[in-house]
Parts: sequence; structure tokens; C-alpha cells
Amino acid sequence: MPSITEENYLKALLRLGNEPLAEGQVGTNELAAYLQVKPSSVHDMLKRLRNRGWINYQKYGKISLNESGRALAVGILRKHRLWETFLHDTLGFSWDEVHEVAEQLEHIQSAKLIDRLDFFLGYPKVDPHGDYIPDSDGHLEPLAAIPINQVETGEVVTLLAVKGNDPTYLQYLSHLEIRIGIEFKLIERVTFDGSLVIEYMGKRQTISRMTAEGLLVSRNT
Amino acid sequence: MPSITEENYLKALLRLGNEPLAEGQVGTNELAAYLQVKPSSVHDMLKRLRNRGWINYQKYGKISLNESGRALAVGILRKHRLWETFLHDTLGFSWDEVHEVAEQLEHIQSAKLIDRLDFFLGYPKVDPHGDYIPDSDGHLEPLAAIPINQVETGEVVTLLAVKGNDPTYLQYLSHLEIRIGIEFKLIERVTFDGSLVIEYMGKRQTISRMTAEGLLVSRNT
DNA sequence: TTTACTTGTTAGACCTGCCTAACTTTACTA
DNA sequence: TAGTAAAGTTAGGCAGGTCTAACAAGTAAA
Ligand SMILES: [Mn+2]
Ligand SMILES: [Mn+2]
Ligand SMILES: [Mn+2]
Ligand SMILES: [Mn+2]
Repeated sequence: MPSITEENYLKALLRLGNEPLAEGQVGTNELAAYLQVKPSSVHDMLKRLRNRGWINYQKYGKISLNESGRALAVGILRKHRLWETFLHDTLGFSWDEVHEVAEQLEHIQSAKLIDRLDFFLGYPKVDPHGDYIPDSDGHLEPLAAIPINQVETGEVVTLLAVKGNDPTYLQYLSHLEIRIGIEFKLIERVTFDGSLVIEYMGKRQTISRMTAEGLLVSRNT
Repeated sequence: MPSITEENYLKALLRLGNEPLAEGQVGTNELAAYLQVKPSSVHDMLKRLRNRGWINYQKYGKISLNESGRALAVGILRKHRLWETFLHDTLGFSWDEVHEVAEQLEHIQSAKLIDRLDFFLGYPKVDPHGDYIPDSDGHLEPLAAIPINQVETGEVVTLLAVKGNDPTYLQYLSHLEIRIGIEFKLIERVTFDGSLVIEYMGKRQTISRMTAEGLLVSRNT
């Protein structure tokens, strides 16, 4: 059974390996930056994770999860997202408050607890940020969504999920009345700085490129 | 903020200090036995807890929590018992399953989570084992109950709480249909080995001294 | 009051997880 | 293709938390 720290490394490898272009391959410095530790610390841990049989790694090579490491990481992600859903739906936390607490709760070891929580919540498919919750068999649906800045002017799209855990970002979206499931029409793209003008709920709003990058949408059929 | 290990030591000091005759005073070996570590490890930790300002302790002397240490310990106990109540009442865990998981959940750091959980559960007064749940101000009602073997023959008493976390003990009680709130009449005391014959729910049952010691009852008015 | 036993402390070691500083390898650019 | 910048590794060290083995204090009985 992995320690809490080991679990956080495994989860980070899953996350970073799923980035577009990453193809499961992650670098030492990248991991260090993401986990807010030094590359030398990462290197120590990588040796341990390899000895424990969870990753593929050799000196100066890229890192990837193997089957058992990926299974562990997906299990932690499942717990994280179920807890976020519990905090939001049952206890009334706002979507910007859930991540931090779920970072702790995801490390509780009890299969029964997670099964019962899943049942209690009605087997939810997505968490409060629109991300898919892995099922109990370790299946994780890939999110078929693109950032809204990759959409053509005039298109109408639906917000499937938001990317990023920064509470101030999520609070800002709430302030703009942007929620999962909302429909946007892309009115205009500002070539100068990549800002977008979007229309939703009968109003027009300009959002910066940075804000737009976190809005993951599907093209409406 | 205490580490998880520090929290477990503080909680143990509260627990052992509340034993009858202990009067807040606890010994090194006693603590070591309770926490399943060696006395030398305890000694190391005691120095740390003293430096952190949570206990009164000097070489070769007895150990006691000070005000701030006690407040921390009571806070952890509150979380432990609220989580046990959640697991039991909301998720349908049996009373022998809740303790182990609550040992983990009690260390989650989030005041809001505990407040909301308390609200969600309807501000429960007692946990699944009949123990009082400290309130959010740190008040912990002392349990006015005695082990059933201190009761006179012929007396009728009510089961207020059970003592001990051993799942097999709790399962055995369930098997005997013994639950919190039940009424017992003490029929007979076996002087040889301290066994008791009790009557409840229309049946007679012999229980060993060991079993009886965990049944905390109140004399009926 | 000396002895024996129990309780508590110290020294030295190990593992986890992190750091800094110095080094090596790889990748890219001139 | 050499030279440099970036990425990655090594050595050595530190704090938390534990251990074993040896030692010191306190306690209680002879
Ligand atoms: Mn999250
Ligand atoms: Mn985490
Ligand atoms: Mn318990
Ligand atoms: Mn605990």
C-alpha cells in the first residue's frame, strides 16, 4: 500500500501523463514543478516508486506509470472526485472549496467507505468541475472537450468541465455566472491578446485568454 | 498544527488520563503499550509535545495535557465521533466497522467540513457506541455510567454506552442483540468468575466478566 | 537500608521525505 | 560538430518517527 506521498506522486504522474502531447511520458523537472518539490527529491522518489513496481523509469529517461501504478492512481482519482461530489452535493461546499479538502480525503484507505459513498451519492458520473469519476473497475472515460479558444467564431458550445483548481479562478467563474452545462456562443476573438467575447444567458462578456483556456466545451451537435 | 502522529499521542493522553484513578496523570510505559510503540519512542515524542506547548512533563514525572493540548485532543475526539456517526447513520456501517475508518478521518483538517457534517447529521449528541460527542466549543459531557458488574442483583439498568473498540467484542454484542438503550435486569452474579446472568428482551443470558466490564449502564430512576 | 524489580531515559541506528550544492548527461543551437 | 543551456543525477545533510541495547531512577520488600 502506497504512503500518502507516494499516492500524490502517482496521481501527479497520471495527471501530467494525460496532458495533450505527453502520451504518458513525464519529466523529472516537470513533476518537481507540479508537486512543488526539488528535482532531487523527485529523483529519490522515482527510484522508490520503481522498486515498488509502479512506474517505468531509467536514468535520464522519461517516466511513465505501469499497469499497477496506473490502477492505483485511477483509484485515488476516483476517491478524490467522489469526495468532491460529496462535499459539494451533500454538504453544500462551493466548487472552489472542495479540492483542497478532497486532497486529504482521497488518502483514506477503506474500499467499503468509497463503495458506500458512491452508492449514497447515486453513482455520480461527474464531479463538481465536470470531470468524469472513474468507476469501481478503474475505467475512466476520456473527456471529449476542447478549450473554448479553439472554437470558431459563431459556434454554439456547451461547458462540459473547467480545468484548474485555483479557488480564485473558480470564484471568478461563479461571479460571471458560468456553471457546468451552460451554453456559450462565441461572438468575437480578439487577435491582439486572445481575449474572447462570448454570449450566454442573454448577456455578452469578454474573457481573457487565460480564463478561456480553462473552459472545456463540446461543439453542439 | 499537530502532525497525525502528534494528534494520536494527544488523543491517547486524553483517553488514558480520563480513566478512573488516572486523574489526568499518565505514565510513559502505559502510553507506549496503548499506542503500540516502545517506551523510548514515547519519550522522544513527549519531549516534542512539551516543546510544542501541549503537555506538562518533566523527567521521571507523570504526563498530563495542558489547556491547549486538551483542547486539541477534544477536537480530535469530536471529529472521531462525528465521523463514526456519519459512517453508521448515513452510510450504514455496523458499529464494529466504524472505529478503524474514523481513526483515519479524524485527522482531516477542515473546520468547515466538521461544522457541515455536524449540521448534516442533525447535531448528534452521542456516537454509535453511546459516547458523548464534544460540542464545537470543546465541551465534553462526562459519561455518568458504570460497568454493569458494579450493579446490585435485582436492579434494572439501561445500556448507555459500550467500552472498547475491538470489532469482535462489538460483533458479539450484536449477536446477543445487545444495543445502546436496551434495559437489563441483573438476575445473578456468579462469585466464582464474576459472570453475570442478565435478563433483557424477554430472555436470560449469561455473560462473562470481561463482556460485562464493557457494558456501561445507568441505574434507572 | 540494602536489594530487586519496575519504570523511565539515553545513545546510536534506520527509513521516509525533503533540501542544497555540485556534478553529468542530453539536447539544441551556432 | 563543437559549445552551451537545460534536464537530470549524486552526495551529503536534516527532521520526524521509530527501533534496540544499555543505562539510570524510583519503588517497595526483605
Ligand atoms: Mn480536485
Ligand atoms: Mn493528495
Ligand atoms: Mn472509535
Ligand atoms: Mn488516529
